[in-house]
Amino acid sequence: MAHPRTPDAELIGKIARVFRQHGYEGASMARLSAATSLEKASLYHRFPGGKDEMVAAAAAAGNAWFSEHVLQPISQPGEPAAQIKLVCLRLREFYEDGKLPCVLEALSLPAGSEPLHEALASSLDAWLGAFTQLARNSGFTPAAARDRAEQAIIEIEGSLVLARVKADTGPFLRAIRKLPRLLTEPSI
Amino acid sequence: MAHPRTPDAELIGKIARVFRQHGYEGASMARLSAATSLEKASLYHRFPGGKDEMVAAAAAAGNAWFSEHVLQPISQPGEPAAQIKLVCLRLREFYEDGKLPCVLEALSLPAGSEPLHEALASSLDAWLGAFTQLARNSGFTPAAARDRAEQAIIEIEGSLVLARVKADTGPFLRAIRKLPRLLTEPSI
DNA sequence: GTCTATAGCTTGATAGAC
DNA sequence: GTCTATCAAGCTATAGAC
Repeated sequence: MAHPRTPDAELIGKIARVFRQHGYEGASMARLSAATSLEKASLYHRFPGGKDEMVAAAAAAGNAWFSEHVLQPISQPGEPAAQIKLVCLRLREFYEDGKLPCVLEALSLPAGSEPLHEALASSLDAWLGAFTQLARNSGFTPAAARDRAEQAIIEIEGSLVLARVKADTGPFLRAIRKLPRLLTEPSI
Repeated sequence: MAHPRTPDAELIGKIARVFRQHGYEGASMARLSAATSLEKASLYHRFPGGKDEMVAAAAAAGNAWFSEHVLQPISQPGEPAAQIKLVCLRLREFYEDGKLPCVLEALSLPAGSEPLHEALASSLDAWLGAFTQLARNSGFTPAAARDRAEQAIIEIEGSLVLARVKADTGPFLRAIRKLPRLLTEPSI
């Protein structure tokens, strides 16, 4: 197949935000139209596959941003202590200090298609792998590094839920502040 | 009586499960009708307020079950070590070993009404308070107990998200296994 | 109290003008 | 590429028979 036409990044960003905030079923064409300032027919022109193609693009864009700005710095050689600081900064950016739900969470309710759920699981695996690598570089054993990575992601996801229910970003910001110790200090 | 009335508790239980699995917008009347084996008109007879009344009843029922079976045992005088074991059992029951999302999470996306979100926040507060009390009874200082309680709930909520995305209950079951140390052993 | 039937609106998606 | 106009299907909710 030929290269699919490169979609507009800004457009997909706006679409992705609607899916993150409202989930798959809550992201109606009316909301997507309002958020993008494009009529529904125009959205279908850009995404002939409809909502399924839009949510796939949103998930892919979220994964791309996350991979580039959060995970890729970890995969470079460097000081773990410096790397984790950058990761914390980028996570606060990605989640807007805890005000924005995680793509993985918002789209993992049973509404989405099977390929979407596979994409989410694959993104999570990449995240786990990168955090594991960072922990290993900090001196953890392979098994301990895997545990720390999972623990870190659990705390991020859980704190986002608490922050949303309480309408208070505190839990998320505290979870981020704990990350360096969790992932790079074997002596806890 | 050709069609005996389904007991309220059983009916609400079935409704609550739909809301937990699909969220507010995904819990359509068609799904609620199928899950309860009641026609839509019958559901409106029982809940004249429509979906809003149903979701309120579901949240209240979830909160009632949780308060009675998880939180109330903690509020009794007793050995923390024994109490936390019961709590773990009841949590595995409530979340069906990690296969069922948390009510707080599923209903906290911006679809619901304001009273619903207040009810969810209030349920979370009660949960935090009960876990804090348990930690205090185990010898934690008030501040440390509060931290442990929040940490415990973060790990439960986060592990549920991971379990759902990975389609693997492992993260949740491990989080539950860690709970006794987290909440009742100040010497970690 | 539950049902069938239906109203009225919103949804996802399409056709065709410009 | 975006728009207006429209469709069929789905949605929440109601009316009225039994």
